[in-house]
Amino acid sequence: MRKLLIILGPTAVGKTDYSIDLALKYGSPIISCDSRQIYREMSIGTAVPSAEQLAAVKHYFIQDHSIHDIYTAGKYELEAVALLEKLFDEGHETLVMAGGSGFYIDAVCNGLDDFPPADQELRASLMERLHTEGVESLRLELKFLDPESYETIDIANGQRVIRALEVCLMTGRKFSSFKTNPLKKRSFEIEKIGISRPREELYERIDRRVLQMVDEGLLEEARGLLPERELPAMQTVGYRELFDYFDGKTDLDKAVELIQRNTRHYAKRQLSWWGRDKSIIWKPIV
RNA sequence: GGUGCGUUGGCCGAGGGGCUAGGCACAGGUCUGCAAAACCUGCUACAGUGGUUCGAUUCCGCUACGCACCU
Repeated sequence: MRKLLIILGPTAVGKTDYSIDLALKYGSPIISCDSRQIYREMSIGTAVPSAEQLAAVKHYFIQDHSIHDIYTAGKYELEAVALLEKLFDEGHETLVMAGGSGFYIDAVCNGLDDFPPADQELRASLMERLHTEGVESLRLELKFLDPESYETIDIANGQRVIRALEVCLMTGRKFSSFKTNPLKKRSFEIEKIGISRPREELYERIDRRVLQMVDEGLLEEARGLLPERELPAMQTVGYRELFDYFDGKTDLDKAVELIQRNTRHYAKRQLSWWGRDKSIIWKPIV
């Protein structure tokens, strides 16, 4: 009976400790599902597990990709599912996955439709147009190429418009025609456990953790990544605020406050993402 | 004690006799290959009290508080 146990929850709830205990109990490695801890160039700001924690349990998808290679939920689905199959085949009955990237988790659980991956050149040129011409122009083109998508996607969201448009342009097919809501069959059973805490407590932990990151040297880490600030992977809470500080746009106290606030916002969005997933079993943590 | 100025929602902040500024926070939400991203929605306040007026947060008086100056 192959079973995938997914430990999820907002940032800073305490997933790492919880999942390590669970992994040890089942003799499972931990398959991380975190869109930022996957990058080797960041560690303090992404709250990667400590050396001891990594030594205690084998972790996958922790700092094994580079910010220079664009990573996506689609790639994660491919890599993670392949890894899971392999580990199950090797004899694991229960595997533990843990992370906070809802989109990535869903990609593993339900699968994405077979859209073509983004073509970076096309993506870049569309981004350029978004900045010069504005969304309206792209919207109109989408309305012409794929009226269905125009009606259903979030037209105010430039990123969404670009994605739909790029698929149309790349394939000559409508973006909407790819959508079949796959719910791919996986060879294993899935159980999702959500770790929860009272909002107030969660926010306190977040604020405290940010201060701790600064003590641990977040500034130096961010300064070293300043040249890479334009990379998609560097659009990460904890770094962009510091980049502004290095630019002299804010003072340090303000930057730290913003990191705390933006992390709280992030946590709230995570909660909102999982709010509609009725299959999650929520467990309050103490 | 006197004179002048000010008092706007959790915070910042514009305005001004009838037409709910805006921003931030906060709350809720969207999400099919950038997702720690991007985007959407909600939040009707003008210190208190009399008066003028058809109608006052906006005008006038008084009270309270704050600031400045004078004695």
